[in-house]
Amino acid sequence: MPELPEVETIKSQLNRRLKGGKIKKIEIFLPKIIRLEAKFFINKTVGAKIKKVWRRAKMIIIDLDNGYSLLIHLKLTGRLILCHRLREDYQKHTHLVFHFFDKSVLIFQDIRQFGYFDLYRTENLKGFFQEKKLGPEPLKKSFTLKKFTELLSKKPDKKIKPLLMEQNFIAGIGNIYAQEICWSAKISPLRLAKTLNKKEIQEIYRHLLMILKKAVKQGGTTAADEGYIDARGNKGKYGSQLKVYQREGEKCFRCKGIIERIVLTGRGTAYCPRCQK
DNA sequence: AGGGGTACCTGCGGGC
DNA sequence: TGCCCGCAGGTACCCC
Repeated sequence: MPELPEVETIKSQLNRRLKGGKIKKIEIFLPKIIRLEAKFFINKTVGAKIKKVWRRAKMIIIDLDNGYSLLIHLKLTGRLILCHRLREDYQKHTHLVFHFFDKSVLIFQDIRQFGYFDLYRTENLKGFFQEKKLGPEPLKKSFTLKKFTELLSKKPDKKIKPLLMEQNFIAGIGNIYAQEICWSAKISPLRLAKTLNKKEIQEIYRHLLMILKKAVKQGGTTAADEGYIDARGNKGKYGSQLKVYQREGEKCFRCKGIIERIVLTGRGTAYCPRCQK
């Protein structure tokens, strides 16, 4: 599901509610979502206290007080849901449940089972992220227009929309927001990076920040046919602001042209050929 | 180097 | 009603 704004929303909720909490018990219903031996995983997590929850790219990291960190990726349909107390019927697709000593419960559900849990030494995480060559966090102050321009100049032959989605170009943007950013900046998703002039780069940069910030503020996006919910079970309110995502065949809100759908690097891409140049 | 295909899964809507 | 197809928020891997 989740791109940066959705993961950021979940992370904040988890941090608020779980910080200081001590893990009492873990139930594992689908072992394959844990990327290491279940025994070891349980051994290193049960009894540990949660220091803080943070985010890098689309990953949620839970630092424990024993030198280990949980790394969680929700992929397309993963959900982390907080409950005040144990519920007997976990519903379908519940693969993992954390129980805390204060009786609160954290449930992991995932329809498509692509999401995963991993465990790292906290001190090794930085190195791990460096190895992955993750791009910058777009909402950090250090992600300047100058930096964005430099990054673009290193990928001259890439199409802008798929490029925005590359986690080692910029971290956190996925298929919804990449389309929305292109529409807002009036840039065709097909444009090669090297063809963008200064003004156009500035527009992409500006809208990229605006859209991500606004989406974070609104708790992310739940589009019409999606199942995204945050850790409190709420839908994201940015869904109502979407301009092109899944609007194929409908009229462009800006120029009344017809929104088209193409496929770029295997991903559906909606855009307005009339006003996105 | 960029991009296509495939794989990992389940569920939903549309067409017949 | 039921079946088949394409599609879905992500990413890793192989191949040309």
